[in-house]
Amino acid sequence: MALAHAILAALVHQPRSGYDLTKYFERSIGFFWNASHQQIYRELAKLEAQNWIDSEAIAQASRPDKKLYHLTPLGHQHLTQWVAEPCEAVAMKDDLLVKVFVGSLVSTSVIEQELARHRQLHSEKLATYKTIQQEYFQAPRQLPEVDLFPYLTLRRGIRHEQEWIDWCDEALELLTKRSDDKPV
Amino acid sequence: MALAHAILAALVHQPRSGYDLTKYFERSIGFFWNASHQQIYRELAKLEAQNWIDSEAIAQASRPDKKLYHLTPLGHQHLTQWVAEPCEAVAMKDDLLVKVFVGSLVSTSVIEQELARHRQLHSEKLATYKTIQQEYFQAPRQLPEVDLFPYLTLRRGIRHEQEWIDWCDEALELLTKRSDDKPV
DNA sequence: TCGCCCATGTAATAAGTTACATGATTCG
DNA sequence: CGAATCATGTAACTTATTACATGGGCGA
Repeated sequence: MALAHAILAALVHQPRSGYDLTKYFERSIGFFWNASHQQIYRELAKLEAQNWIDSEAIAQASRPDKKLYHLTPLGHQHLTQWVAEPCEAVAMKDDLLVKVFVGSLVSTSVIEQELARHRQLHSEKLATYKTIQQEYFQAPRQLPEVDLFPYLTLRRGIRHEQEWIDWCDEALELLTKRSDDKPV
Repeated sequence: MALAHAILAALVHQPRSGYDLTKYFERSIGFFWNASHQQIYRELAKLEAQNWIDSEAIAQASRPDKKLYHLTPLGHQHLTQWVAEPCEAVAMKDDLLVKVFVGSLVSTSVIEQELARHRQLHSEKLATYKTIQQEYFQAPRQLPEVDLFPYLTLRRGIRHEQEWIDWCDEALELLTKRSDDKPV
């Protein structure tokens, strides 16, 4: 159900094609709910069958035709209802932490390298988010409500990536101190 | 594949039954990789078929018999290999953020209440983690390597919950300021 | 001319959730 | 006497991932 709602959410302010949605799920909403194009097309078919969205065929010259999907009043209603429902806190699910948990199985340097690599990945993501923040959200207190909510999700992304980086630093420091004590 | 490896990781230092594993996935490893008992039993059957684990029937008086699963040398080898492999950063996937993203569809107080509730959930989890930290990991720099790695995962849990709380506070502050400006 | 962008899908497999199913013991 | 704990599973269903499939236009 959750992907369905994420798609409806992506259609609230404008119609989009499957392709557009796929792109949108690589930025924006995709920062906290990702989906592949295969999933999206399948879900769009279901949503249309339920009449939560409808589609409009757009013929294009020098490009494949596309189907623009719109939220129907029914879809809008279901989405609104869902937003108002309480939800559970999601559990973390992270490969890297499982690996770190049994990190003693391999040489410490293997874990150190992996932590350094992830630190890099997260700082790149952080940089992306900060760029978006500077470009679109300069004065958060003056934002109209419609934009304030997406801003909050961006803030969560920024905090999340920062938290990752800080943890990697803490972990690397502890591991490095240790390998200094007992050199290989 | 990931659940399989999480189970192998849970069996590294001691054999466990399906039931034990289920409990273990409610604490410890479960803090960053959760699984239901149904999933666990299914996966155990697969792992045993592959000879990555083997089982020993334990007859018990006044309790149902149980099967204790041990990691085989083959399983140990596969786990070690997997730990040494690099992995991708996992994407966030969070219902609440989708809801916040389109929070303008509902009354601000609905979102505020939900944020307050989640703040509460996360501070409870944080308290749990901090208790574990105090009980088992008082002097991290003196920890033997085998315990240092689990300690690092606990630190991640603590930072993660703290980050959640901080974000909830930031979001609530911004929303509250706003609803003060324009009372309903 | 090679690869990327646009554009949409199907099929097979893997993973996860929900519901169903059983049954003894122990504690309040 | 009822609820929780111990203990193990099957079945149905929903979601997600990976691989396969097609094909024109456009820029380097």
